[in-house]
Amino acid sequence: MPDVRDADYPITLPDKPALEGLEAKWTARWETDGTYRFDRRRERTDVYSIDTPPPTVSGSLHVGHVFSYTHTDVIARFQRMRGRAVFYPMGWDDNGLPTERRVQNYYGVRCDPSLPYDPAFQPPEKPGKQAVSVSRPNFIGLCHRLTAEDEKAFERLWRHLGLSVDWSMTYATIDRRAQRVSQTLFLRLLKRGAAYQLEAPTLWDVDFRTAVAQAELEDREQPGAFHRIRFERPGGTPVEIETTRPELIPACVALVAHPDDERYKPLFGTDVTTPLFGVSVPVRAHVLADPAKGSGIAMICTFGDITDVTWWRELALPVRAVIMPNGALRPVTWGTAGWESRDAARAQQAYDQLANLSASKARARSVELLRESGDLVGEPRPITHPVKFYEKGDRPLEIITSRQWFIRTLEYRDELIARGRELRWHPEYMRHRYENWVNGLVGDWCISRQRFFGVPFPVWYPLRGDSSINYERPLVPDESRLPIDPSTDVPDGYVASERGEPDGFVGDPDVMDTWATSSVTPQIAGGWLEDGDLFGRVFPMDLRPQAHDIIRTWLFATVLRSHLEHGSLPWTNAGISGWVLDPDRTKMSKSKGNVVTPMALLEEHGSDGVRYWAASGRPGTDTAFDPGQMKVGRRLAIKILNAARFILMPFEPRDQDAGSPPRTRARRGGIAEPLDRGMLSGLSLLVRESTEQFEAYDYARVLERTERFFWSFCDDYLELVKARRYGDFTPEGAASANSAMLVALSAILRLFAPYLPFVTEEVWSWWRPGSIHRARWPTSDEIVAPIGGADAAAVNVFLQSQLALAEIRRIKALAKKPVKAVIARAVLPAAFEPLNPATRDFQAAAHIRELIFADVTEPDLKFAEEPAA
RNA sequence: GGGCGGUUAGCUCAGUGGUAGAGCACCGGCUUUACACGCCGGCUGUCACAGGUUCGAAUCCUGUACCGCCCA
Repeated sequence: MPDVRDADYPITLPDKPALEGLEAKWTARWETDGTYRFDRRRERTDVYSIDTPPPTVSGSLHVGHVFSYTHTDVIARFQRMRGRAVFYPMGWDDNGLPTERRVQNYYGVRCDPSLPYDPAFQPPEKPGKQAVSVSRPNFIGLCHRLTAEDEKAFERLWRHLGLSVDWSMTYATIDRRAQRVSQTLFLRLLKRGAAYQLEAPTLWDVDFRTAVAQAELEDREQPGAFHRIRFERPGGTPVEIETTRPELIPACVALVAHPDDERYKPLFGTDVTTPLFGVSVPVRAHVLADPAKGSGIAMICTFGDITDVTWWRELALPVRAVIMPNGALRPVTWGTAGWESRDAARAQQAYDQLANLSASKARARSVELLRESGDLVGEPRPITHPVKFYEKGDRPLEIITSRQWFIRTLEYRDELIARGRELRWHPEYMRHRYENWVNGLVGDWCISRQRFFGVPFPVWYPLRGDSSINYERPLVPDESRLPIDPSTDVPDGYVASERGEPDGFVGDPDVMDTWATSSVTPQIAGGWLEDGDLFGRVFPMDLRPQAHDIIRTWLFATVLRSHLEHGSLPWTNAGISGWVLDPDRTKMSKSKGNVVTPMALLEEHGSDGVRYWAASGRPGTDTAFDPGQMKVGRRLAIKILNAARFILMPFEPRDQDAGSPPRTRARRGGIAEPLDRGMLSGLSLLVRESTEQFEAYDYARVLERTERFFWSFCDDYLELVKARRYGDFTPEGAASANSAMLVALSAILRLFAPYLPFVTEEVWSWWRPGSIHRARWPTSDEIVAPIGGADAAAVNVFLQSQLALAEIRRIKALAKKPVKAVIARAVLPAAFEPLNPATRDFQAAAHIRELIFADVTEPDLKFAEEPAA
């Protein structure tokens, strides 16, 4: 730790300081010096640990990454300077659909799990028109190969941006370590009954052919139509229902109306007949039926939407499912069990025209059939309505009954709300997003995904003698065997040749939802299981930084997993970043074509300039993409270079003969001059407030205040003391200014260091040993120690000098006089008289020969004769 | 429909009870030996709207409008 008052360290100034090349110079140096290495010898109380968001490298690099990761880095740097050992690893979240899709497109391949592994497989040079089928292990190999490349691009960007990550602690959510952690945590949940599997109606994406969790849904407004359809009622008038999905009539198991609906009360308990298929279904009552919607009576299908699932469950209705996992209607033999019809031949004739069609094609055909049969009342009425989609999907979700793993969440609702209240949110109001979500949960968390590039479930199932799967008795490995892949590894007590044979076994074919693995990043990064010592020093972590759109997914799931396994929060603070908005106030996204390449941005404005813009975005606040602010940041960095050069420059009195040798560097000495004392007292206050605000995660405010101070420091303080500092007056006066400026420069550089790591490190290296990023955060006491404590009187001297100088400047500007125009005699309002102790500095800066205070309202300046041209 | 946030200068935004601010943009001036990637100055406002509390409200309360996000 360098001693700030150490005056002996040699000063080396460049001739012409510049920002160019600082990123390359210092990123290399920080790596060599291990500047950001985590010191794992430190105790938990001295550690600040960060659960860094692992980016999905297959996603595009965009300016939103630069924005939010800068916020984290600013906090990390502050905490490091406060003396904490900062645990700041980077991770990669490569598993899941985005990578699979990118690999498919990049190499032109498609995963076919039925194919055997081909050790000699090489992907085509260029993706062909027809996708090449590859085995699952080959496909996963390609996923690893491509993500390794993508990770390098991310790392280059992060380093260039100046993230103070410890690159020796990088992790991934798909490597062996992560698989071991994920699988162990899963098996422990299973053992306690907190994980279970169930054959149940599940939201299903027909293109990806995978189950989807509630958290991955989004509603999209879609065009549709209400179809009014007639159901025959034996011995009565027909009942008319309205539906947007007439293709599901063959899946209809009941009609439902509100129990208080007088129109339908007489029908409850009676049967009606479905059109086309002649199926007898009951009319039932349920409060979720909306009397105001359509005709007030609806058909229940298995399953058209999630309300159907509720009705099916609560009314104990049978299953008559027609949608297959690929989204098409499955072939059905009418007249067999479960498909009874009053006219099986007619039902079959109608249904054969729908079988194997997609839902939307079957709908169109159904409308034609209903029209021909006369069961369509009027014409379909076009509407726009919200339809549930998988957030990454292109077709509406279906509900498919399938076997999936779930983690219990509903029964922990109250405990999860309590955890959310225990967590410190920045900003505080983001807590509501979490509570909203937890209170709105309608089911347990489905974590099975029918995908390939993910963490497999460490589970096999025994096969019965007839080769049917016995799901009741899953085979699990001992924890010591983890990680395992049930598609290649063999359960204890079996041999490989028994796979798929009668009385043998099969592996669970699915992988875990990506949130199920990324929700354990604190455990993966912190070395849970393999490095208990490390884990004990970093967990529960201090900070989870993330954006607000994934509170319901990543944040929620991480809290849940930590609660279930550790009985604690995973971290004490959640720092929520906003989004980057384009000038039209919309979120920047690839599809809108408004994404800027981050590296080009960093090269154009400099990393410090871009970081300045990013750090001015307050926690939780969406921020406009603003190159203007990056330019401002760049100018600030340049100003720091130049001001520092001025402060550190050797100097000589301005009246010295041109021929005489320059004096040596100024002595340092007691800081007795009031302007110097006033400036330092003000800086001391700034440091105290900045520290408090930074501790409260209000980094944007600290930057704003520091910048304001620095600009005034340059424009007013440096100008006011320039003459004295050059040595125009006394050596003692010069030494006072010199000492004060050095104290100020040291503190100002450290205040800026978290935001502008490159320029501050550069300047620090001119005159201080070691890295500024391992220097101590300044304290208010340290600033005023050389003047024996804050000097309130001197603060006022400085303030009045600034105000008076502004007055003189204003008058000169209005009179179109040069700034250095000499004033022979100045009469100033008596209000400025407190500047008196600094009269000499003030007169020199304002170029005033004679200064008088009087009872006047406006300054009266008498300019000296202009020297003849 | 519920929740949350926002609405302040042309633009981007600070400002949680005491005379409305900053930067950018714009206009004018300045060869000033740290910096022309600079410096000095000027112009710019029904603090969304309507009530209320208060000696005093951009700020606190109530309501309204509009924008955005989250959820249903």
